[in-house]
Amino acid sequence: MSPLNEEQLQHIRDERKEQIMEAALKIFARRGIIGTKLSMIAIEAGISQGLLYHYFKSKDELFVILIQQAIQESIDNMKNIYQIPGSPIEKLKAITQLDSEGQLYFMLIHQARTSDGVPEKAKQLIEQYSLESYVVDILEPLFIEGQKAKEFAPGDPRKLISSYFTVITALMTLNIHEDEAYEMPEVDLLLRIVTGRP
Amino acid sequence: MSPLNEEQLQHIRDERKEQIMEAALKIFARRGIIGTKLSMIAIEAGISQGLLYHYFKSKDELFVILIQQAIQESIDNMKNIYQIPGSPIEKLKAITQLDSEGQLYFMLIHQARTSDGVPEKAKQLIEQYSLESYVVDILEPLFIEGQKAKEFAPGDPRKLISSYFTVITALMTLNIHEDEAYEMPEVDLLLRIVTGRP
Amino acid sequence: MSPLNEEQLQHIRDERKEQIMEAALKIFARRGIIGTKLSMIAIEAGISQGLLYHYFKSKDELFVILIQQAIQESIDNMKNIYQIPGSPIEKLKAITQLDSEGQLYFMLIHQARTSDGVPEKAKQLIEQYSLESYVVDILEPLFIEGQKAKEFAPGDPRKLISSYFTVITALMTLNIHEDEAYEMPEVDLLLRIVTGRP
Amino acid sequence: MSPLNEEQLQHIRDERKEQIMEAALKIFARRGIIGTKLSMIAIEAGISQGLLYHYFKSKDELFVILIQQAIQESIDNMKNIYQIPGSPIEKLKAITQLDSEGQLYFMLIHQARTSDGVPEKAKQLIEQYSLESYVVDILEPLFIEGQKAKEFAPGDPRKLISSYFTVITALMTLNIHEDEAYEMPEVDLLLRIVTGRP
DNA sequence: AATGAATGAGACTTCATTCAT
DNA sequence: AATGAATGAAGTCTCATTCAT
Repeated sequence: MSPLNEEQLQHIRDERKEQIMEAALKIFARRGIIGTKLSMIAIEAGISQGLLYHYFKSKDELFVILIQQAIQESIDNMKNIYQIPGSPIEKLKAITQLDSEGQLYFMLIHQARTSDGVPEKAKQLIEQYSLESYVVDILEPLFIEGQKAKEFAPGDPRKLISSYFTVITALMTLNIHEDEAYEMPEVDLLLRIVTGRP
Repeated sequence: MSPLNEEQLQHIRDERKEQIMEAALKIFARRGIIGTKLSMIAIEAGISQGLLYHYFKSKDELFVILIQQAIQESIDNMKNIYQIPGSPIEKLKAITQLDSEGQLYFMLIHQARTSDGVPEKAKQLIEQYSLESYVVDILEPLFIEGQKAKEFAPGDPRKLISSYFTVITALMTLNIHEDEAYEMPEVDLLLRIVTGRP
Repeated sequence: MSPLNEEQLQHIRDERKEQIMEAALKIFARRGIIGTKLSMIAIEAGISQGLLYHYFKSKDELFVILIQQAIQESIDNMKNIYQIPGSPIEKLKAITQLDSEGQLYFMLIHQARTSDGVPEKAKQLIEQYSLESYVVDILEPLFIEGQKAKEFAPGDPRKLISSYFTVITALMTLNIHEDEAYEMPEVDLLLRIVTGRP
Repeated sequence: MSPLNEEQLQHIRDERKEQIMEAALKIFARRGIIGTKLSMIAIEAGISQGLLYHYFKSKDELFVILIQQAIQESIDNMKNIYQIPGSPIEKLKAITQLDSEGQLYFMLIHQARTSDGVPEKAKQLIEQYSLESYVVDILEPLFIEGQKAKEFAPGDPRKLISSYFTVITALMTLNIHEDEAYEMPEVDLLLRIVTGRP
């Protein structure tokens, strides 16, 4: 019956919060904010609906926090590209193949961008984070390097980057539903957009 | 005895029905069936909510009818490819650029495939219509011809078709939201997937 | 193209009105005021819904008018008993077997008495017309005569009358639904209540 | 960890459910399924409309469950007749006088038999339970015994039973409305139908 | 007079959120 | 902290009534 000390309590709290956010991410990413019922999140997290409100003020707040995390993750992920060994093509190939958490984050952002009922706050956050301001800026040096090495096709590198990532984003959006009707193209096929070679 | 003759009435009914379906298509395509409230359709169509029920039995029925139309439209569109003049590349280019109604139909089908709350009937219809059974079958001769003429890259033509159309479909999904954050790739860039050349 | 004269018009109006009331009686009697949709009456009468409102201000008004007619009809019917030839038992037997219109009226009054959504006006009319004030008063002489002739069992004649007609009314209520689950008793069985003999 | 233990919760749930069913029975029996608004049940039960849906999936489900209960109760009640002490007449007298809950159940079944908007499931249940298959079968031995003892009038016992119970059922239907316009006959008067004696 | 399209209030139902324990 | 019962606002659907022709 010894009461837990402050530190232990905080630990439990953090764990619960993490547990809820993980569950919420999974479901929000697939179903969007409107299609997601709090009861689904509660079940997925293995807790009661009521408890959600001890940790998050509302469905909207929970969604916004996840968006923040998703954006941060995505930026970090993108920045890591220069740590990956190999040629520009190999670097690009690596970043094209996201891990499963990364895909969920990507999907969540897509949902927030394209669905209704998205909290204003989330929209603002996403507007700040855009291909233009992050991805393109970060990857421009890589593409210029690739073009110099004749690995990449010539042309405006910024436009090439945004075109390529638009395709990647779009495919992730489809992929998230694991719909067998769509044949996911292999990476090499996609890279043709950038390299201009089979 | 009748104040409006049958012909006039039929005209009003057809017009109203068309008007409702057009409004519904716009909104369903963007927001999905759950995200679409009947009040939205009513406002977009410029009528009262109640009137919707003179023309359609339910929200679900309206959705299903639109899906049927969308599928029919898409198949017809695809079949027309052989009427288009020019080389295989030019034919493919033409079909890649859908008109705006075509895009809405495409998007609607995507919504039905990936969202919740979709009527069982709609799911069945969509299952019958899939890339595999329609698009791939229809386009295979074109791709084989393109490969013979060395216009298209070598490899399994069926796989190439489905990969290419997965990309196209995915891009439409994004494009429908007219989100400026995404740079829509130009057709020539996308064709590189098929041709393997810049 | 000669316009109809006033008299002819009035004739058409009366006929239409009669037609509507007949249809309404049929349906109100079986389904009650709540269970009856105006569209049902319109279809049964073979006219449009809108036309109902040229002849009756509202569903409620139509119902009230029918109730008035039903009450009048019932009273008239009851008063006729003394015109029927034969002994008291034979007179009673005759009145127990209503014609089909009479049954509908009876049922309508029952509906009005026992259902909800009945217009206040209809309730008032019915309260005035009750077994006590009409049926019992009218039939008392007949029953006294019957008891004197030893055809009827002894006891308070007013109580005997109301008990007997409560049973008759109740049976009509059932009978109107033509439910095969219920075996309608033959008149002779029912008369035992009054005569006390098999 | 749970603030209320399972037993307490189950108690609350059972109580609430009972409370709702009791309220619903009262109102459905008098007003039928169409005439009953959920708001009425909610008010009668002293709860919110929304809570109804924690305990029952729909208005229809609630109705069907009550019908099941009503049928079960009625059958049980009928079977108990042989436990009642006394002569056949006394047994029949006892069963003729239902308690108030029994009357509500009877009325509910009547509503289901004669009204519109009754769920298909409820109709099926009722079809299985009919005078013929239950009441008549159960009571036949009693009536034969009564006829042998010269307590009951001669004639086909099955027909006598169904006639008698048609009258009883019809009277309950009226009685449920507690309409003072109808004088409820005393049991002895009704028994004349069976005994043929005053 | 007659029609049937059109409206809007009200009913059933869902679900985010609050509350008692 | 934790639960699940409880609430109420909002969405879908029905139908009496009105309106344009």
